[in-house]
Amino acid sequence: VSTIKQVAAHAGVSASTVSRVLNAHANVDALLARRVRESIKQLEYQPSPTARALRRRRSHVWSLIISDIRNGFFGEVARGVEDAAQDSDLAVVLCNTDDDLERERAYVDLAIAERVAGVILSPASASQTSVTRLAEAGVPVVLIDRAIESDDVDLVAIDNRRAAAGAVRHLIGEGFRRIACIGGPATASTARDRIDGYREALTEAGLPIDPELIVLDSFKPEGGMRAASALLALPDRPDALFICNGPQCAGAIPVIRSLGLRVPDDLGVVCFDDESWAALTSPDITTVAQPAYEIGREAAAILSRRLLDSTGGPRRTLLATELRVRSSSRRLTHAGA
Amino acid sequence: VSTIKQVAAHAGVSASTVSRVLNAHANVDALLARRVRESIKQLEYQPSPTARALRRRRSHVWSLIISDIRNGFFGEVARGVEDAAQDSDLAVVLCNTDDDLERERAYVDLAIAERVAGVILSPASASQTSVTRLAEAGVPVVLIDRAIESDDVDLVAIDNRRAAAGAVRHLIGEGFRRIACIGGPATASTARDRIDGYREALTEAGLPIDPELIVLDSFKPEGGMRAASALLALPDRPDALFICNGPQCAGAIPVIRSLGLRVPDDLGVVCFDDESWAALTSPDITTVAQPAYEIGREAAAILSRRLLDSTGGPRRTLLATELRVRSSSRRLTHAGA
DNA sequence: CTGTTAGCGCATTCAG
DNA sequence: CTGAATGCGCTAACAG
Repeated sequence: VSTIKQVAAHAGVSASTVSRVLNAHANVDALLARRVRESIKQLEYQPSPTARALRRRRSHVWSLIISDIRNGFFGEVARGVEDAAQDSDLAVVLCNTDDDLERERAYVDLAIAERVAGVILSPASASQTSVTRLAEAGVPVVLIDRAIESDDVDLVAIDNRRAAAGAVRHLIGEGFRRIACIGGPATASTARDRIDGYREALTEAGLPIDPELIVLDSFKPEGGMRAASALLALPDRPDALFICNGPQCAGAIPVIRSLGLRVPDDLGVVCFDDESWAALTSPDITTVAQPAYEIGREAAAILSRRLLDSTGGPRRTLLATELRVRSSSRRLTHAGA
Repeated sequence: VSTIKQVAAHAGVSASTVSRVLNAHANVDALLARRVRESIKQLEYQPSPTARALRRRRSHVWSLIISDIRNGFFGEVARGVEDAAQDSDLAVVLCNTDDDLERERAYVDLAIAERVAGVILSPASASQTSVTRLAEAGVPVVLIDRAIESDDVDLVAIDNRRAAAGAVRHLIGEGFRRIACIGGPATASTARDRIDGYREALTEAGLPIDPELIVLDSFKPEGGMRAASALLALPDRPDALFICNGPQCAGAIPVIRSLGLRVPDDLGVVCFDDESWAALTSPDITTVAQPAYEIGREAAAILSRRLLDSTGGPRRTLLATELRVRSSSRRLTHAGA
């Protein structure tokens, strides 16, 4: 709780000199530097991030703008971001939008007003985006998880279409034929891409695409519950469910149970996001595992690089996913397995 | 991205006047005030939080210092804190310590250097605490989840001893007799209190306390895995497990499964924290539900009040828990149930 | 290589 | 009731 002036006085130098040793600004006499460092230690001096931010016109925080930290996926992401931030002596401010465009906009405006060092954003909508506002204000942004229509911004995500197609192909390979899809809100790019992948796999296998079997709802447990209820009440019931995110899956499971359906015999299940509990249910659930922690960490790394060198075009970084096959989708006896 | 000066110029007044209308500083001519507000809107002016913080010697952020955001409990807490922060136009910076005292201390020092408006802290240790540093620096603190030895600080938590005793009493009531306890690190107050509750319930029922049946390990899945492995390999195996947190339980389940133990017939299970998946396993798991979101929200509310009025002694706020009885502990057929 | 000067954007004295 | 002056703590010119 001492200031740079006090340190300067204590060391018998000017504040500028202290500032110079603090910022490793070469050209400081070794002896003086040592004296300054000594004083810093004795006075337990810590530079004020606030004053620095005002002077440098750039604060030492990153904004992490996501829909909901309670979603296990974003918990992992947040941890990845924070671990990286800590290495760069940055703080992370957490912003939950619930995919509400108003809240997203408010947080973006705050980030601009605060002149944050960077924003890591999972945009609620691919079309109505606040990214341009950030660009205009000169605030570096990295998108995570979801893309937007304009592609002049860094992105760290996975290949959603491909991962979804792989999951559905797996279901087809296990003999499921009437595969339904529980999707997310049409505004999110991930929701669209995953459904595209679902369609692609069906088409590829010569299976019909029945619009009745595609139900969109929110990416939350309630959404999964509603969608599953609707799908499983169909006269011609699907024989498998491809669920587009983890929370939705958590909402769908009780519905499946309450109907007394046996998984995978009556109903195959595969879902996105390998949440920690997916292996704990019975039967355990086949999932598309995303490297959530790495997504956060990589987004942070890109942001750090942008701070040092803002040149270079936007980069799309797609990390690998993994289909974790478990009992909920395994219907064939695999010889030798 | 305009400054108070520009607004002042635009409205034809001085910066002081703009500042006054901004801070609702009575005694401003109604006409001028209107003109100023008009200019603010036109210029899309947003005051710089940084400059304000420097001048007011208090920033507009809260530090939320917890062990790991990936723990579902803290995800809920964080959401509660943030929702409350938003109502007060505050930002929340997220700090994960992994219960490492060094990291906790570093984050506390940062909070002090930043002159944050308040700290919400789940202390890694009850004895070696950084709370005194915060108090000395005049930064308001509210403890959540865990207490510390000195009791002159606000706390929002639950009655851990009582909740634990209730859970164990329930197991006893279901006919379990050799109940083991998987506990957390001895430094955490919650770990101690829950074990005390466990002991209390056993004693009360006239059951012996076998030290062999109490295993402490980290509050993470690995901890639960190790502890469960050790306990279930005992010659005289326990007939029930009381597990002291959610992640530990997630780690213990695979161990139970791999040993082929039937729950609850061979082994009863009750755990702390009603994580979202506890109802999705089979059998579903009896839990002690904590009002995590409310804990965060209430801590934030207390912090807000402290900012307005720092007088008044420390308050301990204990919120209610609920034992959610599910199949993992139900062994008796309950007539009429 | 070092000290002095100035100003980041704002809120608060103090005069008027 | 309003404006001018001052300084929060720091860094970046600028002289020396």
